[in-house]
Amino acid sequence: MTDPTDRLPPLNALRAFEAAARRLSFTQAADELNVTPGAISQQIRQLEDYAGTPLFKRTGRSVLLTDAAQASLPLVREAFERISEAGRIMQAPARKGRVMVSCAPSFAAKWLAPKLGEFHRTHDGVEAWISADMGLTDFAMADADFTIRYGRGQYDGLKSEKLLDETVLPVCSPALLEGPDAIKRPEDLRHHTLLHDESGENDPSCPDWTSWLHARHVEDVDGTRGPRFNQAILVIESAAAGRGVALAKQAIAAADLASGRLVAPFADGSTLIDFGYWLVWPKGRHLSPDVRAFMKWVKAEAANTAVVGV
Amino acid sequence: MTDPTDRLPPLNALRAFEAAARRLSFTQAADELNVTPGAISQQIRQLEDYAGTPLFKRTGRSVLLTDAAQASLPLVREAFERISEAGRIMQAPARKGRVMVSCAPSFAAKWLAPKLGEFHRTHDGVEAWISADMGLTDFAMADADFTIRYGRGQYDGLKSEKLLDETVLPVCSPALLEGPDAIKRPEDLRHHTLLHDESGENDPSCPDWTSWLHARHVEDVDGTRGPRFNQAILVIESAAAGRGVALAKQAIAAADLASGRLVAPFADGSTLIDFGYWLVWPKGRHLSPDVRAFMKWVKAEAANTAVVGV
DNA sequence: ACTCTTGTTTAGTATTGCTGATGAATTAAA
DNA sequence: TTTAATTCATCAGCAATACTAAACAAGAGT
Repeated sequence: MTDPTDRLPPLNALRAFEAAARRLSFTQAADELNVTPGAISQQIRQLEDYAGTPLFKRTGRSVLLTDAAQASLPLVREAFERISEAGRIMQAPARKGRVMVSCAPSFAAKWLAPKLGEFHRTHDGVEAWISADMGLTDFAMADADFTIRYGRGQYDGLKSEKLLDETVLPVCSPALLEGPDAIKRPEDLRHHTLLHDESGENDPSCPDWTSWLHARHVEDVDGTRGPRFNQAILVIESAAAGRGVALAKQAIAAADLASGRLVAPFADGSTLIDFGYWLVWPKGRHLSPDVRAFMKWVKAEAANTAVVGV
Repeated sequence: MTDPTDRLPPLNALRAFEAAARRLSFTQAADELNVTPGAISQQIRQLEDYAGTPLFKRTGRSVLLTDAAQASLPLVREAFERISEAGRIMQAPARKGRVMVSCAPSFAAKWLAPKLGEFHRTHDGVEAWISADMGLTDFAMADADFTIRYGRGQYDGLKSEKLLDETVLPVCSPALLEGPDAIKRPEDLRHHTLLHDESGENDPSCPDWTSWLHARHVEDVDGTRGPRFNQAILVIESAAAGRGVALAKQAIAAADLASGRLVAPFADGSTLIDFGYWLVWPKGRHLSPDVRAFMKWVKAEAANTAVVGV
């Protein structure tokens, strides 16, 4: 009875059911599972035969859940969550000594990757695999032990822990501080190209050039002109190349500021924003000792840079 | 990540794994799943390929769980419990108006079945399916909404509720109360066949003829002679046929005592025993309104007979 | 050493699952 | 209203998976 000897529903059909129920679409479910819609249709029908009752109301265009489906779905979901987690645990011995992190691309390149050597030095026998993923689709996460995300830290069924705050400030190549158009005060920006970082677009607290200039009562500089980039690292690299002045994320720029490849022309230019960097992982996930060690190390590094950097 | 898009382990292989892990035997797992041991072996190997690590330590004779298996097993179990329950819920609409009860055979025949007409009369549109099962294997339970078990009411992962106490007392055909060997006192039993019920064998509190006679200081009657039956109902029917005097379970004999087909020759003959009848069902199980109604009715009936019967 | 039990392996077979084409039903646009 | 697009259903054929049967290997018990 509690025993799986029970006439269990066909397991693979349950996968199709779960996907179709989540998406409310056979086509999308098919897409997700990399099969044709026909396959989904057949699997669902098989499950309906088992149930003895329909699970979806077919309304021509889209598809709705019946009560039976509605009622059983949460349990099916929980079951798959556990199976997924069980799978990871089984694989744990094979993954020993390996920490896999999915990370926002710019942060991975400019903050995390440069520090990895240090981690490897202090944690012998543990290697870190970094995967720079944009969308942070479930898929990208699938193989990672945890992710580092840029955002507000509130995620659906996930646990998260603040890693680092982010601030925004103007940066440019040191070359721009010299010569006839040397940047001394905000007004001097009128002679230079403004580089725009649109990667923080959905953060209302993140200033763009227009609002930054406005806050400093600089009226005669058009804050809208200049090229736009959808990745923080692109703005940084453009600025470092001397292309212009970027309103850049501190965490991403920090290494280049420290090395002198970039400079911050204004003393009071930086603004703390709402978004930050977060360690994120699924709620029920078992974190191995190696993973915990890596997390601890990252947090320590973050605490360091937070003091030194700003 | 929480998403089943994760590279899930092969689901059918998980079933084999769960069974093999529970039994610590591929052969028994094969038996349970109605396949050959070879099939189990292959499924396990497939899962080990997925895990990248062995799940069993093969020690020639038997098999042991590795750490990876040990660690993931609880989650796999929980997953299957949920899947099993989800399956039932899916089937609920198809089962509407039907309550399936698995019941100890004698109790089913002599106590439950005769009262079912009354239930059907008062609960229109709900039909009860009774399955009389001995072993109460998980398999028998598989399709039942709940079971009625005879025992002490303590079951592994199951919930239970006391239905009825049981008492044991001598009964016989009314014919034996007449004639030259009429039974008036315990001593008179010497002239009659003693019928033995061995169905309560593993209940130490349940008296047999020897202990019953001993308690009444009847020394010259051999309590060991006479036929033995492994089912309460067989003893009752033998007694009703005039074969002899049975030390019978009250609940099973009650209807025949009420109708006069059986009589209790001694006023003080009955002994309350530890075992009783219990409603039992799996912990996480969702009980439908129909099932709840049936349970309520059975308990009411039990409360009735408890008063009238003893 | 012999036997019994249990897991493994392999080739062949059965079952299950998927595709790709076609059809029907519904919605949205022309 | 027609037309086009989208979505699910169905079916025959093919592919992948799961299972069997039989022969093998390796303890454990006699």
